[in-house]
Amino acid sequence: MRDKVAQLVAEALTAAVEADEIALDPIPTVEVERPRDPAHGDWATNVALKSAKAAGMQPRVLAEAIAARMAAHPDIDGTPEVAGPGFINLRLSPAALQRVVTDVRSAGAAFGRVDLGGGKRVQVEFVSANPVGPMHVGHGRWAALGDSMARVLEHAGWQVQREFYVNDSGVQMDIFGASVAARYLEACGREAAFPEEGYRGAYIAEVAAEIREQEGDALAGLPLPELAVRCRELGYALVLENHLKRVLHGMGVDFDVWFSERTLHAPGANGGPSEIEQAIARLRELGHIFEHEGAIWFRSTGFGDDKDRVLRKSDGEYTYFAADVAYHWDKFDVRGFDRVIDIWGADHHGYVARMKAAAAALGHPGKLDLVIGQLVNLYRDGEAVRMSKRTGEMVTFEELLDEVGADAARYWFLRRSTDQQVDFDIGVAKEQSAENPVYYVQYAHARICSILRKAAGADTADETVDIAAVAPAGADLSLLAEDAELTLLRKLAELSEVVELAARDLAPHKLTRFAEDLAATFHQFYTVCKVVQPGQPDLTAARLALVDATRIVLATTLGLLGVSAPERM
RNA sequence: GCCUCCUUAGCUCAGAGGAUAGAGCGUCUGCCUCCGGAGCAGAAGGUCGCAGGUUCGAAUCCUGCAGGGGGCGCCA
Repeated sequence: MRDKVAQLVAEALTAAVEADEIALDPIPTVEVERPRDPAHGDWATNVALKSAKAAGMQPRVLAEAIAARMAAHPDIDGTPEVAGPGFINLRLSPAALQRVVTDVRSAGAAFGRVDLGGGKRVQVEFVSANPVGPMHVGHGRWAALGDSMARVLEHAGWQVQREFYVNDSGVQMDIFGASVAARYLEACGREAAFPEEGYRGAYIAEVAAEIREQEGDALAGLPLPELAVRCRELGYALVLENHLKRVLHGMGVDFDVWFSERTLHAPGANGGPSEIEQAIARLRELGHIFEHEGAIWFRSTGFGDDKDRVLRKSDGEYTYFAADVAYHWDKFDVRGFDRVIDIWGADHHGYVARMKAAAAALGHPGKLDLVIGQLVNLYRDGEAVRMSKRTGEMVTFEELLDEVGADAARYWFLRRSTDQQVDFDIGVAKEQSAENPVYYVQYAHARICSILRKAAGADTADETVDIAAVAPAGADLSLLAEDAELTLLRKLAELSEVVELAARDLAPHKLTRFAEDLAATFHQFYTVCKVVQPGQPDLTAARLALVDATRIVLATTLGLLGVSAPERM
């Protein structure tokens, strides 16, 4: 619709230029926008304001000249109006709005799709927690964010892959193994010195207990270093399979690929170079590597970083950054993604410049987006909940999910823009349902389903009805002429624009905004327009179709957020 | 020291270079013989942190300053 309107204006502008009424060369691109104030119509263009200087005309005079050349069109109501400093305002005809009902109902869940991605492959990598303990609340936010972003990108025409990078290499894994080993020995009733730097959280003991359940006391006789390795590997598998995958799945987040950091360190096929070595070799080939004081450096300052970065330390160890470079080399050069989006916690923002530099150096400038997810501050009834991984005093994300539910948790995380810290009050998210917007939106959906059940002749709310089949096709939609009905139609039509913006800005929170707007618009319609009216079958049919279209758009929007759309609540 | 995010109504926050800056909560006033009141309508509430700049037009872009959150210095 937006493009169609812009084109109509552009044609008028061209016609006016050709008739020598306006002197403009080149003819500018016409952009239309939605006016903030509905009194200014459905679409407005500022082309006259922008071009006034080049044309040597007063903005309003120029706008009048364009408006006068606008051809009549069945989708446009009346004549364009010139307003304010020189805007041209256009109003959609009721027929164009009423058609939205048919569009929505025939497209179903595909309504609102746009083609920004052109089918190109994008990878979204998110959560990527160390497999050494339970997910914390921040991980939960990034899970909601990444998954919703993936859903939005799919709706915007991208081919999306969700990936979890498992940091299963490095000293934190060894510390984890030693900590679990100590707890395991304790569980077997053996003397065990707890490692000084060990993880003290209660979950370590739980992991150890699970291992003991699997293996009995059989491991207790192993030499300590060997036991630590066994515990590391067994504990890793438990955390990954029984915790991370289970919790994420429980909130509706399923990854396509779990990428192990170890594969980057491992020798290649036939004992060839590891991916880290290959990636460094590639950078060397491209001339971005130098050696200094026994270390191998990447000249990241050539790509906007503020200092050069070490890839291999003088002791021969590769840095964490080297693995990250290899990982992204794998994403771009091995797996060939057209675009990669990484969601990192705010504690990693210092790595943005060097990572972007690495992607650019490898020949993929502009293909890497780094989204920094800000932290979550947890409160319970107004009081801050303190958390520390080392002392083990923390609320895990799983506990939060159990307490407030996946829908409320996801919605609450997504409601804030990504670069805002979230203050999450468990009490508010769970108890004060009137204050909780997720229920407001879900309630609108449930209410529609209730209307449809009623229309289908169900006597009680418990009766099962095929909701989608209630509203008949072929209703006379021209009966939808009340202000509240037209306003609702306008809102439904906005979905594709919201998807476009959310995809472009990687900002799912725009969808929560829209969901709340749409729910409010529906509730307003509901109080003004009675849907089921036995004496007026034609009007009832038209309104049922409208209500059904609203149901579809609400469900689709909630679906993009990963939140359920309940038929009753 | 450097980086980064934030600063908009009493509170929590939206805001796509445009027209009279919006929503929710809170406060106040109304609306159920009627499809779900987890709802609706109305009122009050603002020097968009401060100062410059760019622009026909700035909450929005640029620079500086102030205040607050988080982070960084061949650690993982």
